[in-house]
Amino acid sequence: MYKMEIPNMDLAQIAQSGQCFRFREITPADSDVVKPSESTYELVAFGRHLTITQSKPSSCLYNPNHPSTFSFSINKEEWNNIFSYYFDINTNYEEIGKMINTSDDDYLKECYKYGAGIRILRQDLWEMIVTFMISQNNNIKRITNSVELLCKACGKKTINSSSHYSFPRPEDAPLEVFDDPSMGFGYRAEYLRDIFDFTKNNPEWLHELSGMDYQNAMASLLVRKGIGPKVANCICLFGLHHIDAFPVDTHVKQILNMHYPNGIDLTKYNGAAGIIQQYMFYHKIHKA
DNA sequence: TTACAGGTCTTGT
DNA sequence: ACAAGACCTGTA
Repeated sequence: MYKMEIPNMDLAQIAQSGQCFRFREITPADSDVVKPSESTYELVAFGRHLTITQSKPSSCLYNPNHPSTFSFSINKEEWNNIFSYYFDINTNYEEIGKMINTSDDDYLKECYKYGAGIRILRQDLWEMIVTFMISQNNNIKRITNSVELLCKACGKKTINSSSHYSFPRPEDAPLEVFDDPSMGFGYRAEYLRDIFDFTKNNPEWLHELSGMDYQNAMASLLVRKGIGPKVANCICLFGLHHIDAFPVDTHVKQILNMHYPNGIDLTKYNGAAGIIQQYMFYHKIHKA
């Protein structure tokens, strides 16, 4: 167990910001011991199952000036070596908040105030490629279900829990799994079969991608069948941490039409476009 | 019942 | 180059 205070971090906001599909709240079986000031989340990453307890209500009214305390089901070494990276601890989100709050964009200020606990996780590239291919023209519940089925069917047991499965590597998934309608992939199954097959036969591709800049990574992703501009931008943002990437989906399209009828100038946010997109997206999805 | 889900591909102009 | 239509399927 490792405990620490982290600014600009809220588990509920991260879990519901749409960047991850295996990060969810868990409610203890004994509901009598649930404290209203705590919330517990679980996730699987880097082959490990992790639970995290945040010592405050997972409220919408997150105040970055009062950081929460987090208890991780890992030791200090695992935090330092693995999960501090995953939670993007070296990015200064307070600085981005200052940039927003000193701008003249009142709408964006409102979004930041509402979702200041969002961080862009540094998730696994391959997992992002597959999950965001599944996400196209789909709903969260069904996406989550398909991802979990895929992990159970083809993933390996996590190194610290026999009841949780890591995300399957390209070589872990027999191509027949994409013929199984019960996986819920729908028409995306053939895209998934292609990308698993291609990546298994071109194992250097993922490593090459991770060495590319944003433009080249986009180009290398867009030639794969089933990856269009939106999914490619999500992969760049969430899988490669190119924070210049600005995925435009139906919601962001509506935001841009509503609040930026003359277009949005992303250059003034100085390499933080993707983070700003997350604040806007979360605000639109969850603000009543 | 019809429309919608964090889109993309194909086809027709 | 650009605009429709089609596309699996669970949910409301």
